[in-house]
Amino acid sequence: MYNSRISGLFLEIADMLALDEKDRRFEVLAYRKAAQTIDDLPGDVAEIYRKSGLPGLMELPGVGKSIAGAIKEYIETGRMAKYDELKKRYPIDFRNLTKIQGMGAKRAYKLYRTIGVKSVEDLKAAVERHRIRSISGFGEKSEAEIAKGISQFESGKGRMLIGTALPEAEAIVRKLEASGLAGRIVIGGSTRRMKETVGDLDILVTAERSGPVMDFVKKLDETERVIGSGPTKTTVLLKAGLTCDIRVVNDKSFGAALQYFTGNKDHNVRLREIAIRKNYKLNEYGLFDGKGRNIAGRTEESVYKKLGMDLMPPEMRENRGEIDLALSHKLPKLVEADDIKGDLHVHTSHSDGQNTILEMAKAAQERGMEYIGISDHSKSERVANGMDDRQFSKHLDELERLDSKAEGIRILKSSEIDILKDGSLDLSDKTMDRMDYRLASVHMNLNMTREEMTKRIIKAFETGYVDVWGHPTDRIIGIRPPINADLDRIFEAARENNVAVEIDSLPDRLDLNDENIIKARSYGLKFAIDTDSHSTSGFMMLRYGIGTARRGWLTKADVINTKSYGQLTRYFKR
DNA sequence: GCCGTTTTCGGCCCGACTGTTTTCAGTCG
Repeated sequence: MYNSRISGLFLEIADMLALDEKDRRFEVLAYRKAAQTIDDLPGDVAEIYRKSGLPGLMELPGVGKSIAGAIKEYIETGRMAKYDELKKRYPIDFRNLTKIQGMGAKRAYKLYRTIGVKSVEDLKAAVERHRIRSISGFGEKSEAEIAKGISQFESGKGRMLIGTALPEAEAIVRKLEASGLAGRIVIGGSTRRMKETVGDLDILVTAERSGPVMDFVKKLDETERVIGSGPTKTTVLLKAGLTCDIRVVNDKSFGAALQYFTGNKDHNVRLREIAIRKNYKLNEYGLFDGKGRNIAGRTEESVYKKLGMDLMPPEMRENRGEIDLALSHKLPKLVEADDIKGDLHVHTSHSDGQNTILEMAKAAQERGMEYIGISDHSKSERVANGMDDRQFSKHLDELERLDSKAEGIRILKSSEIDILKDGSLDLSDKTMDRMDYRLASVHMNLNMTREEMTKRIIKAFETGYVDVWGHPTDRIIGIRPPINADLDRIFEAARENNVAVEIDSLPDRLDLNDENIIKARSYGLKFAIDTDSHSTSGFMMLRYGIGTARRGWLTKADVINTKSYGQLTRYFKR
């Protein structure tokens, strides 16, 4: 995978260009934008080059002739002349140094010129010997700030799972609500967009007086220390390890501010460009006409409307084409949590779950579900107490008995069947024939070659027994990379064999992810949004799967477990 | 360096906070 290496080089090039005496702001911007584009690619940039050459690269947004040339050069030679040349002039580890809070390229360069700091280790040594404070432009406070930044950097706390970040933000919102100091309190930022990981929290508040709100936040139990504080914005580091920005705005600006602090950067840039074209100006305080009069801003809807757009869900605001849809009034109606009629991936005490079948069914029913698919593990999952054919025979009897007994909820017979190393399934046809549907997942032998893994999964689909492909890429965010397989070929095979793909709601899985959902949907595939619950509390995770599905622009019609019990069983029998 | 329903040249998003300044540069989002 070349993406992160190449985007890293571009970011460093941007940093180094920014140090030039000449004003090269826009060149810097161009490299940053290209880096972002490459970082966001769902596949390998080298793959694009191999398939479509330079023209293919130049189709990427922000990539023109010269940057495409640099990408090609790096893929073919492993070097990038422009980078090497700049690096000779600036032999500094910008990549890591600029990850430290308060350190940008310019400060890093100044420290290099004055006291020869090249790396984070050098910087740490300089801080310890108090050599920073005497440099002009720096002082004791800067030195202390950098010291904190270094320890933060070393603790390695980067982005946090949405499943950790959202509850953290909600806890703060609840406290603010109870304080009575604020009017409206809303979570913004990537948390509101339900991105799988979150770098920091943004909480937007309306209040008559901001001072008391800021004081309240600084003194919260959750607050480790205060990073900065002014009349409109306070930044605190939370004990949970991420920073939290609290912004106070007045009611008139609330919608504009919420819009501003929700859209990702590219989305917001495009919105402002559209505003400029209409001779307006858009900022977090509102939308203003040529004479500086406020023409919108109280609600998000008013801002989008004045720009000629429909209001779109936060999960879509990533500049992936949603703006054009909003302009042409063609936004899709995205799937919602209430649309989900049942969960098709549930474990019980019959394999590695903690609760009985009935307990799980009851919990699902309490959450308004119409049916539940019990999908305990097959025999190869020994650590998870997987069952063999003989055990399944009794288990399926039991499921039938409970289904006829249970009131208010239907119980579907299934299993999470292992896709074995050779692509065969872990249970006999006879056992699988008795089930209402079959969920199949890869759990073991994850380190196969791309070709082997691709064939393995396609072969499983071709048995004709797979109805849902469970947690498709097997990634664990921050721990285990996705399997190496050709998803295009697999999606093709899924379509041929009527296999729906799962969106597993576990916060460290969220698998498929948003990008791959978009890809799978382009193949015409259907989806199942499941919780992979191992206890009754597991159903709480559904919202993360829903958020991910919405980030992939899925509608109710794309998701099979929005169907009623009758529709779904007919769908599986077809 | 990139890009085009104003344009192949002349633009390129915008504001808050901090520290060290005495009017602002650097960083961040």
